[in-house]
Amino acid sequence: MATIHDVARAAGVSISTVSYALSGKRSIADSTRRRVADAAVSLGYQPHAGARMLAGTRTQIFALTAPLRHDTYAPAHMAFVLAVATAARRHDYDILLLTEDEATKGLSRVASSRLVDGVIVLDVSVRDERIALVQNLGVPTVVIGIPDDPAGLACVDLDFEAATRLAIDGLADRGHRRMALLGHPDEIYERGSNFPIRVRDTFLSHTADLGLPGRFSTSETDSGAVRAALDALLAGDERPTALIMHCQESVQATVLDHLRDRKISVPEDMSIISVGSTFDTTKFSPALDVIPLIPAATCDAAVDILVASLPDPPDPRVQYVAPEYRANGSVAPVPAP
Amino acid sequence: MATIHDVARAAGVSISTVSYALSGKRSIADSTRRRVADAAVSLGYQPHAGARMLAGTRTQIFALTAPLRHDTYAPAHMAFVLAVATAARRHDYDILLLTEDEATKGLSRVASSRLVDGVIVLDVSVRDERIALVQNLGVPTVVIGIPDDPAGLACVDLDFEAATRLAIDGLADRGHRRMALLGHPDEIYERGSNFPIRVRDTFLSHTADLGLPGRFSTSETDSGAVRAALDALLAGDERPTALIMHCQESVQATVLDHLRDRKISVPEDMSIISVGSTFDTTKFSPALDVIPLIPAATCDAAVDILVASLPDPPDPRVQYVAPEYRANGSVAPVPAP
DNA sequence: CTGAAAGCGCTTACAG
DNA sequence: CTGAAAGCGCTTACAG
Repeated sequence: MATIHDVARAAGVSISTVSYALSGKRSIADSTRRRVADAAVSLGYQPHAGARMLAGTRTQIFALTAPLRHDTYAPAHMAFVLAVATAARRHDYDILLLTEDEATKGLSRVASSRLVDGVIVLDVSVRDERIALVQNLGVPTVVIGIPDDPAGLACVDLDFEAATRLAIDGLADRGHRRMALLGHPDEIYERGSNFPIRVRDTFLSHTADLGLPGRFSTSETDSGAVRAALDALLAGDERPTALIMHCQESVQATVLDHLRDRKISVPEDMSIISVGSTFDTTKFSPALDVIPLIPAATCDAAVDILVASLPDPPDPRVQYVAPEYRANGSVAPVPAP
Repeated sequence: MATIHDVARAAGVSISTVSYALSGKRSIADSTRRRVADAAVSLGYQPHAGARMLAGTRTQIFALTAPLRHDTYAPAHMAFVLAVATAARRHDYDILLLTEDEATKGLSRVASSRLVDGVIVLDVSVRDERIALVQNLGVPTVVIGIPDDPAGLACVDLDFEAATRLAIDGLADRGHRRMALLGHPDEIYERGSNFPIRVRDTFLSHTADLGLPGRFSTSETDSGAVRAALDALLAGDERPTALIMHCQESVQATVLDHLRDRKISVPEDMSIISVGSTFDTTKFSPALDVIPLIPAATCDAAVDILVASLPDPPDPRVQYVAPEYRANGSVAPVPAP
């Protein structure tokens, strides 16, 4: 393997000139820069990662702590992991993956051995031991999601509150007054990520603010439970004319199956908006209006904040990513009674 | 941050003694070892990762290349990524995650900058550009899955052939003669991982060897397609009495729903075995007999092979992980005509 | 059983 | 615009 000395010799310059020519950290004569670049390419020179870490101030590695809980929805989780890795690469950073059993021990290890320049915390839960840890370690950190107490932290997340209001307002504008929200399994609200709670609470408060009745139900993910939950949500005289769904893909598919079975047409009899979804709602039949959760949007913002602050920790802040409405034809004016 | 010099001073020894005491690479007096260990703990000493990489011969990092194709089944994929990380940690290795757009460029980068000691290739496809690359780079590599041409490679995978025969033989022993296999979507067979093909081909050849008719069908994953595929598989006079499923979780759930709708009882009217599944088939109703694909088993073997060979590439070989039958009550003797 | 020292391959003040 | 040199914090022959 070629070293910086080999490149220096080939280009006829000193190793410091090679270093500066390649990093651009001081001005170099064009002809020199070219010779160095040519020599580096023809020798297939790649700087030694360990030497850089030792001599320099950066490792170009971030740790990503992404615990898989038993109720984690794998496709969304994967999408976020990938989006973080992709965003990091744009800034020349690699991702070191820390798994659950390593959630704390691993964080200490990689931070204090200076293997990583920063930490990205994924899928933060309401009370998350990783938070106190990174604060103690003093390692620059950005959190994707918002814990109960975000004090002192840099957090990034979709503005689920705004997304929920956007859905409700859009339906209200079309004359809908009776809306329902179908959410995740109970367990998710009891001790999980906090965004389902934010959607639920915003749904209840914002419908109330508008003087509208708001029905909410959780649902387990199996098809029987979904059908039962939906039946309960639609029971009684004052049947909702609009449904907001914040739940996983298979549940939303089952809802559409069940509405079809019950001869409830979308959007003629029932308008539907899918909120905070990471999957493609145009593949459903019918395609659903959606206010998506876009992993790349959130993760790009998170990585940008982290990179910008290095080598210091980022300033504490909660950055909300603005929601975006995508109409796909599943919302219509409220049907005449 | 404490360095090795701080530990040496605190323990009243030289830095080489600290290094050896901590690594155990040469014999050290018990009392010295204890003093060094105490000093290291009380100072919170963690060796500098970059310094180790530069001075030593190992980085204690493996690259994991785990591309997410659009037909990747995320839960299984996640399970494998996690199993690799967990297995690596047992040998004091961390995992650097390489995503798809980095599948080749990233591999070259981390290998030639000597960031990683080895590479683990996940979800290898039939023809995979990553294979030629790692062979060229000369970086120690182990492949999870088996490409078309495994020559020169160390590969690890569940013995899907044996698993399929095990399923067929188990059914044949109970008197079943008409068996069907429900597989993945077509696309998977056309250009994907090779194990679905191995299951399909073994199913067809082994039933033929036994002189039994074997029906095979692919299926898309949406509920309508699954029901149609199943109906086709069960059509005609000679209805199969046993079904082997090698497809994703939601498809298997739909199959059970559909059999229930058609009043076909499991196992009384129809015996079922789930093959190569990564999910929990005891959660279905009824619970299904399964020959599971256990990510930990495969990944442990892969990491063991890689670690054992370092710093050299492992010897070329294809290591098959033996299948294991788990009875859960979904197989019964063939019903009387 | 232990120590003094070379050296891994870079980055970055310090000098000119 | 460029170079000589110190130094990052380890590991590991070399010596005793």
